Amino acid sequence: MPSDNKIEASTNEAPAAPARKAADKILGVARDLFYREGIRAIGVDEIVKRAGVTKPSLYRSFPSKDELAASYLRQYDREFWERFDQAVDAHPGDPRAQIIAFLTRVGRRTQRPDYRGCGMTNAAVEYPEHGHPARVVSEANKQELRRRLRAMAAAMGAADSDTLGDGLLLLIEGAYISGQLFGLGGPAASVARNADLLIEASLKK
Amino acid sequence: MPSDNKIEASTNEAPAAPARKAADKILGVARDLFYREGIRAIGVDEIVKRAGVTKPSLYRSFPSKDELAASYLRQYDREFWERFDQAVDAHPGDPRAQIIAFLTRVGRRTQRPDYRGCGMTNAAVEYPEHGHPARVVSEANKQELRRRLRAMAAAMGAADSDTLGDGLLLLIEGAYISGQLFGLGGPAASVARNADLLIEASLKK
DNA sequence: CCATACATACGTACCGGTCAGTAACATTGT
DNA sequence: ACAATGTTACTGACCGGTACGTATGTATGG
Repeated sequence: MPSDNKIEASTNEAPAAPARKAADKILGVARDLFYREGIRAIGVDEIVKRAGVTKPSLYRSFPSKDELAASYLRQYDREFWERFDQAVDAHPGDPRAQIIAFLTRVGRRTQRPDYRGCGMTNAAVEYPEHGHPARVVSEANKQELRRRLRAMAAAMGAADSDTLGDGLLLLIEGAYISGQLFGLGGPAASVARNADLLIEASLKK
Repeated sequence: MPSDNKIEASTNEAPAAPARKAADKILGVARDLFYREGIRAIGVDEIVKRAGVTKPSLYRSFPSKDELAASYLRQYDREFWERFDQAVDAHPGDPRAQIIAFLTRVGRRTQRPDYRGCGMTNAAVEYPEHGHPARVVSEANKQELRRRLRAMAAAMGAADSDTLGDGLLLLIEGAYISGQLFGLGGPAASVARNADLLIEASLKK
């Protein structure tokens, strides 16, 4: 939140130039490695090596590895809400259909062979310490997700909307984890169907 | 599974003796630190220091840190099934009550201030690489849990028992993760209620 | 038109500390 | 005696992070 790691050039030309700045390359490689292998498992040396840059370049753009991880998660957060809002926008005024659309996509993503769960969730597991830069981003994302799910449950007319919203969150987090634990054919594939059942039960009476 | 790291003494005397063997002290400390801080976050030096032993003692009882982590998880696995079977035994012949009893306890545990999720799940997140000793133990535990949940769902008479069993697993994993993400007052507190709703919806029709 | 000056971006080489793991030997208790 | 443990010191690799010098483009002043 405090600092942007990339300053856009004032002379905006060459819009599709492949010659990215060092910070971009670093963040791109870090994003890939952090997600696939875990943040603690990847050293800065490997990041700069794969990005084709040197270590001082990393520390000129990012104050620390922890902050680089936080930057990765902030980008993850933006892309997450893009996907979420896509599902919401596809069914205006129908929160139940919005949820199911989102969970159908989640269920499909969890069945991909390279699926490694939610970057946010994984980071929180890797860094249990309160106040860690990476954890702060993750917790904020999850708090907001909970808020929106509860609001959508209320919009559906659920009697106990907070319980339904929390139940949906449990199913989502369960899908993230089960997706990476079981791989193809795992329980995560049924997340949309189970969410639909849970909604059905929560709306009746 | 292949090797026991502790050989029980043949001369079984002094049942409550506090003078534990080095391997026991190491495993006890490792269990505590691995669970609270994460396996990757804890070095062997810190383990031996806190256990009051020396590094060669660790490597005389455990072939590697990875195997020590696997031993910790095997112990975790045993204690997990003890808790699970306690809930099962409390309600013989009533799988629905068994599940709810287990989840009520899970929901309560997730609200403890030092709750750090499921050691199995966390280890799988920390070690995505297939075949890692710690991951092997975790995956076996989760596979067995899935098998039992599906069997219990079938015993309840659910039409689509596999989906219900998987839905319960998603809720459980979601509770583990949410418990450590949100802390007190988080969504995990509602896991038993949501499971009951999901079961209700799955049995109707 | 050219030289100086400056900011930006990058590389080489290095820091002290910690990582998992081991060799060789001394000490203890039974 | 013997088996378990402790002691000390060490390895090579890697950790996150930095001091310091260098290239390059651009803007300005003469």
